[in-house]
Amino acid sequence: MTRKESLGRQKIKIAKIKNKNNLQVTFSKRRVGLFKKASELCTLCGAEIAIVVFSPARKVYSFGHPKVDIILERFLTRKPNLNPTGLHLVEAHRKATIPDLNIQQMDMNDELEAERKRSETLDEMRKASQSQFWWEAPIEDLNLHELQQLKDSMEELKKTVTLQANKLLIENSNSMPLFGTSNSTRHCFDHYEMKPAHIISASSGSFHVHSYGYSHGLF
Amino acid sequence: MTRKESLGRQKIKIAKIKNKNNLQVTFSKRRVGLFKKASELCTLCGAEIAIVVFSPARKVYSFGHPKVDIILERFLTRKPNLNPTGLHLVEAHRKATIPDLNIQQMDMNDELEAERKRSETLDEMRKASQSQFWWEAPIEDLNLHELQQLKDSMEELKKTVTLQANKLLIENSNSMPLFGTSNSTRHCFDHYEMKPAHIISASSGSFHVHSYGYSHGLF
DNA sequence: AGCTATTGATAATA
DNA sequence: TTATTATCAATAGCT
Repeated sequence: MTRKESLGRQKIKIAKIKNKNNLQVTFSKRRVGLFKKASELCTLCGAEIAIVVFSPARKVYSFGHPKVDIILERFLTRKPNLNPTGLHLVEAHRKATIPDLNIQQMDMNDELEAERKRSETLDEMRKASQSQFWWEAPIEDLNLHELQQLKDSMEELKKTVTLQANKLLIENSNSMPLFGTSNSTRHCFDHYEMKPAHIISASSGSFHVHSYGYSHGLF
Repeated sequence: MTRKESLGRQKIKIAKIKNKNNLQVTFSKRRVGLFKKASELCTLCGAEIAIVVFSPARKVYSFGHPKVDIILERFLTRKPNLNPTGLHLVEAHRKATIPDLNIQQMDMNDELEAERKRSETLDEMRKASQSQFWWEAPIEDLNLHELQQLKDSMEELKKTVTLQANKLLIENSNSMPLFGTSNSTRHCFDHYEMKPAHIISASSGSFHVHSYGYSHGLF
């Protein structure tokens, strides 16, 4: 044998790796390392961590303790345990509205770590593969109570939107009120559709018509 | 001097640290280490990463390249560049609905790293302190076009919710249709409020009434 | 996917 | 919180 089979690890500069194959290997190794560090931080200090990684190849990897969605929801809403279902449903629906073929999740649930991590990963991957059938929206699985909560969330938001729209319209179009907070008739929206040209043209011009005919169901 | 001032690093078991002071030190060091690893992975491989960490003391730390919100939005919507504004607005609003006093963000924007990281952090912290005035909801800053997009998002969701509610009601309550997709009258909701006891009681019982009176505004 | 020489991260301590 | 240093842990380069 020659005197050395390998020089071992060599120092590298932290800059974009150009060799494509090398990059892929490094990405895999370091992603695992990153998730392990996160896992240790959770266990050692009782921290709660969510990590989302988009690979250079656009694949998605995520780590979460106790669960990615829970951490992110708490981060986004800034409101740990009050009415968590509302946003969760909104996100779940939107999430389910779009297909995604590349997702891998690692969720950690305390002491079970290594043991559970494998099954969790498998479970998430199974769910991920199922999510390809996104047109089977999971909103189908919601019960009436959950729908009620979802509705409540939307009501609250709609209220704010309506008020703001009123304010803007009053300010921008000759102080003529177009939206009625007094639930009278429903000409309001038509007026909105007739807004000054710059507003209509600014619209992405996609879904304006399809939403009619549902104004008296839940709302 | 004695022969050794320190034994240096010692091996530890990955389990919850009991010494409270020790835990805090370890958390700080390892959080920095984790973010550094993430930063390196971004630079080396062109990955895009978001990390959210809740400390044991409930403080929030986050890392994002290029931006936490952008990564999370892409993760949650699973739809990179098509109609991103919708969800963004929904999340922005919900985010703004709740106060949060503890947030620290680290956003990385490619080559500028160390240099820019400081100013970015400062900027985020400034934004964070401003966000204490959450009652000044940022929805105030939306223009009509943005409101329109937000509305569209809600229309789409409401449509699905309504259909599902109808289906459930037909299935559960003696095949009596209570919600009309034919936009007739609005007795529907009252019927919903009168649902069988187990549905009402299952509700968290908070916001049922406040949402009336908005049924004819945007919708 | 394994191996190992090295670099890089960090536990203990002040 | 910051600094030092002896060790431990992660990983770059090869197979």
